[in-house]
Amino acid sequence: MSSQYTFTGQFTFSIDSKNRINIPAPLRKQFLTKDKKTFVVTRGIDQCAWIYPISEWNFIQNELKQLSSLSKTNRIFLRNHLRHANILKFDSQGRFVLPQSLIDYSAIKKDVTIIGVLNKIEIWNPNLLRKIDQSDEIDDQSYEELSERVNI
Amino acid sequence: MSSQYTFTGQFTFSIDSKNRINIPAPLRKQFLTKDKKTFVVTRGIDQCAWIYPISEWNFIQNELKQLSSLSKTNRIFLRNHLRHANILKFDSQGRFVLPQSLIDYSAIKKDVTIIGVLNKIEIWNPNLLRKIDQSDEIDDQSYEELSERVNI
DNA sequence: TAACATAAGTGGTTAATAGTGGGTTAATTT
DNA sequence: AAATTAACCCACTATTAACCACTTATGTTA
Repeated sequence: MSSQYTFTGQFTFSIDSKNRINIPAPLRKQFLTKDKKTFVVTRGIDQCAWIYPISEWNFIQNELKQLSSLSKTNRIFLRNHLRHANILKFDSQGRFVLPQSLIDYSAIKKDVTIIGVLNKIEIWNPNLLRKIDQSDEIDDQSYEELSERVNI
Repeated sequence: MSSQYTFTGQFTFSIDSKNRINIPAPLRKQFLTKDKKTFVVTRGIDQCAWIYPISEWNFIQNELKQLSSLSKTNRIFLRNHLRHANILKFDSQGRFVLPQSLIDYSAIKKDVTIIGVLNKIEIWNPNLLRKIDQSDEIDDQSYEELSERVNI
């Protein structure tokens, strides 16, 4: 079964004095009632926070269970992915408080850029995202490889 | 499954003070009822905005879902493709508001040229389109290559 | 071809929603 | 018990979306 979520778009909001972040309405409205406003925030692979609706997260967890802990890479990957995962809900105004550890990890100050990336939502420090945007150009070779797998 | 849309033609309209653009009636009338006036606007590869009817976009999205976020190339590619994608509907007069980020990207001022290109619609600054028109001539060699793939 | 009818493009107003800020009370933690 | 954190509530403002209205085309019919 593939994802039921298709987040897209980019939004720039601010984090308030109580470390609350508003989930943009277009993304929030996609949340299925079965998920009961519940989601998981965790470390992204890049320097940002990732948000998965809880049903997505459960799906990912099942994938992760396939990985044997005999492999060192697997152990490290699993540890880093799971130990920073927080299960949260957003409040009646559609906000949630971002845990301090993730604020630190993502180097978030006042403003945050929130982007939809299919089955997850990413929370960025706008400056970091801009930097990545410029430095992480995809080289032609990679595009060639991609083109063999995705036809768009 | 191939596209159900075959947009053609060129139209010059204006964008109003509230950043609304009218979709030309001949294009709008092609929209299938199942798409419920819903579409996606995103960055074109050239300096313009692209519009896909939602069913067309879903097709693209399903391709993108095949890509794992464990690959760095994939992450960059997905992020940059999805974050500029806005899901919109046109209003009862057949208009939609073009997001500011896309107005900036396409350098749109007062007038816009709207052209149909098979399964998508392109929104241009008329001056840019004219400039590209002159500079981006297709050379004979490229035409030869094209001829081997498309029979028209 | 003139008159009419319909549709298309454009403009503005109003009402609803979204984003943000803060306060109060309940629950934890130290 | 004090202090911190979390849940809940209320409120203000700006933006957005829905609605209404007018003008210019387009096309049809007498």
